[in-house]
Amino acid sequence: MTAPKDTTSLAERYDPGATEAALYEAWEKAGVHRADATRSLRVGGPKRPFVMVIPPPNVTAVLHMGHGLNDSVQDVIMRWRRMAGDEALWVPGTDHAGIATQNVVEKLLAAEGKTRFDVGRDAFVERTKQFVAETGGAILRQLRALGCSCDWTRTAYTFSPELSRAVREAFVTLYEKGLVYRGHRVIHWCPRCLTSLSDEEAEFHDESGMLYHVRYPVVGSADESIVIATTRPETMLADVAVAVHPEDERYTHLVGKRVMLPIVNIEIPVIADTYVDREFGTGALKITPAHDANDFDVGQRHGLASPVVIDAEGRMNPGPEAGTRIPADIVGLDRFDARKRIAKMLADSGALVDKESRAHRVRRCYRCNTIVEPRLSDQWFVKMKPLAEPALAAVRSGSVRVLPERWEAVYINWLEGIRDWNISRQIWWGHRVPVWYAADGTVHVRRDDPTLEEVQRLGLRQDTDVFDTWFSSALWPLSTLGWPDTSAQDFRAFYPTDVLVTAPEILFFWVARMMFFGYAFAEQEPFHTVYLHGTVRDTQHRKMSKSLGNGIDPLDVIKLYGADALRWTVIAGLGMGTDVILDPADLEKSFAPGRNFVTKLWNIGRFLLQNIGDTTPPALSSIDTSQLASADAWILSRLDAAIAECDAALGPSRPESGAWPAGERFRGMRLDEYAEAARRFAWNELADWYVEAVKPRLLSPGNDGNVARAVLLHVYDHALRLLHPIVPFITESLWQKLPGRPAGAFLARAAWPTVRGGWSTNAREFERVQELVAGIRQIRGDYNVAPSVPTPAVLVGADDLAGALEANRAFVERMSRSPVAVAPSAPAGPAAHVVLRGGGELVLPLAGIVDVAKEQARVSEELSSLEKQLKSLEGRLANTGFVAKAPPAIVEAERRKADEWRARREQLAAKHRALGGT
RNA sequence: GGGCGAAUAGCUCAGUUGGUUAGAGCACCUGCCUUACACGCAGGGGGUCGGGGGUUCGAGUCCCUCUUCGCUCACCA
Repeated sequence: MTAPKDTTSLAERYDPGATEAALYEAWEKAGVHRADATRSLRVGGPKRPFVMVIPPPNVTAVLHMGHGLNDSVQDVIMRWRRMAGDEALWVPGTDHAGIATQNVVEKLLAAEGKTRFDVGRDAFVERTKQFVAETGGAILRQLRALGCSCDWTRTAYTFSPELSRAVREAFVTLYEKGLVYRGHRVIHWCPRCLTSLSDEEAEFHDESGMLYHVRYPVVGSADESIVIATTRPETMLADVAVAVHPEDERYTHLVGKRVMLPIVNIEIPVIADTYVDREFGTGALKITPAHDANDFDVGQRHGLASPVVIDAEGRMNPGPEAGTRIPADIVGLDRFDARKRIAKMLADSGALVDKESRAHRVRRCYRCNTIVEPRLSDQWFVKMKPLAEPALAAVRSGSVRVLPERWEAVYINWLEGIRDWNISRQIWWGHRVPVWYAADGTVHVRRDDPTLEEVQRLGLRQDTDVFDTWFSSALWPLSTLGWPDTSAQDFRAFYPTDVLVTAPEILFFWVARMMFFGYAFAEQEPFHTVYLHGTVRDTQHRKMSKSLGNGIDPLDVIKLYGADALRWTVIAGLGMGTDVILDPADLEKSFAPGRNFVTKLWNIGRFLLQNIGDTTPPALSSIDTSQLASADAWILSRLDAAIAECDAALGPSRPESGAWPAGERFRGMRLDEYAEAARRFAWNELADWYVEAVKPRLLSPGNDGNVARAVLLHVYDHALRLLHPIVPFITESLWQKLPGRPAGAFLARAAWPTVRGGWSTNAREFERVQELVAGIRQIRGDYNVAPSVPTPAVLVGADDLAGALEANRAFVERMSRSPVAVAPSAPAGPAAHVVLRGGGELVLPLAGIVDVAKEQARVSEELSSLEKQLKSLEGRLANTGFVAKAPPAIVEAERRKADEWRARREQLAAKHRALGGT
């Protein structure tokens, strides 16, 4: 009986479920992810700060694959920079999500048969607060399951007292600078949420609708009339004019006259305005100032009234200036029912000339999908043009870059045409607008709440509106670091931040506005890099969503495959700016590759621990390079290559001189390339070749075994380092078990590998050995040689390999399952030949192994294929244009290749003859 | 309607300033339980680079055009 396994051995299978949560706890307990402001170079510390702020998920949110992707990307970058020696800070937090959260609580109330108006504002806000306190932030716990290395001691919330102070400071400062104003105009209104929306929150949807052509008779003329076209006939009740283009000859004689508004039966003027497009429809346009933003502008220009006929809930009810415009049987009707009714009335009266189906665009509420209604109201607006200027200049000059590159154009395009931002919302959940109206009509905009005494003395009433939730999100990089207290240690140590990672959907909602506020309040860009990743979609390329039921729950994936597998899949599959396609119906297909890779790492670890045990091998630095076997030199040089590739793929972490130089601007952040380079090293080089090469040496006592152990430990350790940012759990867990780890050391804080160099000469020998093995395997595969049949291969004309073969014979024969001999010339009889790239030939006699006729056919085929290619190559070389114009190095390479192919042709021809061919 | 992007193996994607016989992962086929790993090992098949035209000694790569998708902005009622 052998002794029981020692403590250094690993279980047969890695169990992520049993490992991940405990490991995360250990990280958190040790403060591995905590940033220390005093260590920042900006406040005299030793380390360069590297900071990211999380796109705050809605406080009511639960983790979905979109977060899985977004937060995995951020964590990869954070862990990389932390290992690379930066003082790394990742600020987590949540967004109070005004309308979204209010809608959730309203639904809860609805289940009790109540509306928010039944409970009243204060009680409703109280209830929402309580709801958030009880259920909010679940997603923050879920981020831990993903492995996110956030600094939880700095968790922020957009509606916390601290951040609310920032919101108020921001608004008042903008007000003082004249950048915020109260405007009376037509805005987007959601009749279900009962609030205004910004332009961005009212999303376009292509839909089909009816275009109604309605005749408006000219007053005082028996036969003349103007026909207008509208998709929204219900709004005609609020028409105040018909507009035509001033140079439209069809109508010039009617300008100044009056037409009769059907149904309402009042007279309205015909006016001329260049806004009207002569080419569209009949060239005449009805003007409804209260229910169309453009008509409102026209009305303003012409001094027209703005009667209101649709109320806040989208019903036909008279508002200001409406008088008796709404027929009695229409009053109180929903706007869409009214549309049908009015269409019928127009048809009955003969005023309806025509109606046609038409594709048009309808704006819907981004929160509840209700068709928004243009509505005349008083709102707070932020003047965007002056704020946008520095944000535009920043991207143009390269002090801020947007990846992928094409989004920069989109960003610039939007900022150039930017319009003022409606920031007030008529909901209850959010930061109350800090404006008080006094009895005497004065307006008080203030940072602090008025005292009770002031309220009574001045008769103050606070504005009932709250801010757009994006107004507070726009302050996120500032407010989470302590602004408006610019002397706050975090603010001085960590602002501006570095990289902002998010989805393109919120480029305008959020990213651009953070830029505006960064410059407006801190005179500095909030980050130097905006990385926009793709969207998680299903195999039909539909966005994953709850309503479509095509989602994947990341927690299910974590439970079944582990967080590392999930992270691996999204990172390895994430090309720059491309979408991540996952199959909700087949988790195995999507996540098995990640799990398999994790298992591979685990098994290399098992092998290593079984062979090294708990005796710490000598440090690599203590070993003279002359003692390294060729396999050692090779794997060490491959490690250097892998490090260089990973670094190149990850790219520059920051611009070194304020702005991105042209050559670096769009470099880096190729996370998929980084993942692939690290995977290839660990799997295809370390596991497939080095581990095999090192096996016999580990068993043999003496110095060489120790060298092998030292190298194996070194390269495995560094493979784990390279992979840690992507698969943090498995790598940390294995790294902890390696011999020689000081107590309390964490891979999460270990140094990122650097290229060391100096191994190459010896490494070449091992590459030749690999060629040899591959050659024999290929032949055995080609001829389907059974494992039990030996194939004694002969090496011809490769003197340099003779020595290498002697040094690695056991390895070569085990890997290729074939004895190998060195001979000065090829043996007689039928044989398979493999030309070695590094020179020489591998010859494998086939007598008794394979059908000679078959081999003859194979050689014949290879010969003709080679001749075809050679002919094309020789044609090119005979082309005077090519020889004269192509770069000499390329011509020379082609000539050498042609020589090689001719030699190969001779070999093949000789072989063909030897096999009895003609 | 304006702007931008994409179309390469069955799928998801690479392919650097034009230059070897266009690559990878997954899937597929064949053979292997080789003492870390069958969640594995070895080998293999598969692409007229969306269609057409042009520039060039040479085009997946540059230009024009068509088709099909996607993103984004927009005040044609």
